[in-house]
Amino acid sequence: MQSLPMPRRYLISSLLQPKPPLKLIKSLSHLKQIHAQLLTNDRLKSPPILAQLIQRFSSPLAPTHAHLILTHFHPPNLYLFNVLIRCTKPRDSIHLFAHWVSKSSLSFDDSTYVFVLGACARSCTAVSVLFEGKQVHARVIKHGFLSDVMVGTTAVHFYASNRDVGSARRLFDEMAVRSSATWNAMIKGYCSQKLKVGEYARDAFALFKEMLVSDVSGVTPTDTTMVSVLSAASQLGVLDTGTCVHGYIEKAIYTPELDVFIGTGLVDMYAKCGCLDSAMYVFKRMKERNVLTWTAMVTGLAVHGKGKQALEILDAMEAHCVKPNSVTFTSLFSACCHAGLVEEGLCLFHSMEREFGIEPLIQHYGCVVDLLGRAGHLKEAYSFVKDMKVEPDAVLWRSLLNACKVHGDVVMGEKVGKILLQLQQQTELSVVESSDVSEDYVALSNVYAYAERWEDVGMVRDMMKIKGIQTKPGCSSVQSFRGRLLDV
DNA sequence: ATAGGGTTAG
Repeated sequence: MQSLPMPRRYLISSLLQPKPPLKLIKSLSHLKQIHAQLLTNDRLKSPPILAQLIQRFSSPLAPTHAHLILTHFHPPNLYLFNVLIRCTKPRDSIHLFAHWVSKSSLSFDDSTYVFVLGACARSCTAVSVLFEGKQVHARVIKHGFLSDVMVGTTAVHFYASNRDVGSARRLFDEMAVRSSATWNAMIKGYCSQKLKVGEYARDAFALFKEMLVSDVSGVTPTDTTMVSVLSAASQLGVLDTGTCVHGYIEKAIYTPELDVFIGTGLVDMYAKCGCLDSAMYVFKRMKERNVLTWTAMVTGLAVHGKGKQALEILDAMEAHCVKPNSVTFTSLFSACCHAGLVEEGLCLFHSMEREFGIEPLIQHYGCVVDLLGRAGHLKEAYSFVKDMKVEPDAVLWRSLLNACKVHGDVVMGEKVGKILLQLQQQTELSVVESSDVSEDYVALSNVYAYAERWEDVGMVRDMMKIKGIQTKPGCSSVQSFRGRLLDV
């Protein structure tokens, strides 16, 4: 067994201090050793000290260790159980909770439900835990914890992050007492539906207005509210509303310096609403900027076709010691794409992995394919796809198909179009919320139309009729050109 | 002695 990095006495005494130093425990073996020491010392075998240990541990605790710790207490200790639920990975906490529900030797409290529902909200990325969360919600009702504001708020957050906006709102409306955080959870829920961007942005505004006129004491918009509302304005492309929100922030939420979160939200809002000058002005005024702030600025430059300026940001970031992340590169590629900087984009793709140590994800490959395709390098784009380390997705094929159409390559267009339709048939049954189903059929039909192969056009259109696929009308989210014109 | 909410993306 390896020796402890610190003498035992020093370590335990520092744990007993009112404010133990942060990041005291670095590795799992270190944690185990301390745990062993505590177990041999009866005086120190207390839940608060173990809780400190667990919370000072830098990474989520493995479920087996969580279990081990819990079984040392007879009867089981609720406080420690809650801390463990908080300090394991979301999915592990859900399992841990389910296990102890079946043992029925603990009667849970409000904190337990806050942590479990919070875990259900956080683990929504890959596979939905809507079913598990609903069961927790049922228990909450059964045991009378729904009247607790924090439990209710977390439940709203849970439904919204699992894409069930309707249930989130129903719960929100039923709550007798709501805090600012409750309103924030619902407003945020409307703004962060990644699969349906902008679809609930108007609901977010409506709820924000209700919040403003709410006469419940203590319920006022906070910085969190404002970040969400800015995001809603940005999604809708409503510059004048966004500007009003900015005014409200300056007036109501006074801070001597622009907060990094709100500042980033403002940069994003102005850039997406077509007002790049204002975005730059806010950006320059900010004292503290993080990766997200810089990335928002890159995105702003990218959508305005300022490719060279966007690339310069990468150097500026280095000068400010801010490391770009995966998303920053997506924005940088997008900037290259919009400005037709093919060489620069390819060069960036290689340096991303070599210099910055960021592994390319599907969206990065997608950007490069888009970049090559738009510039007319269709063969290169196709062979690039064939050499990829990950499976190409529909978005990637779609951009290649579009490039084929633009550059009149019917042969490759037909090939890619068929791959797309095949891919769609595979996902049709499993993914309910697939993006515009009609797009791929229309795109393939356009490829045939370009080649004047009318029989094939008819075939695709017939397929659409049989499958009952309807085309969607196009729309623009930018409210008016007024702001843009004033800028020029 | 334990708490809920935040910005970036093809």
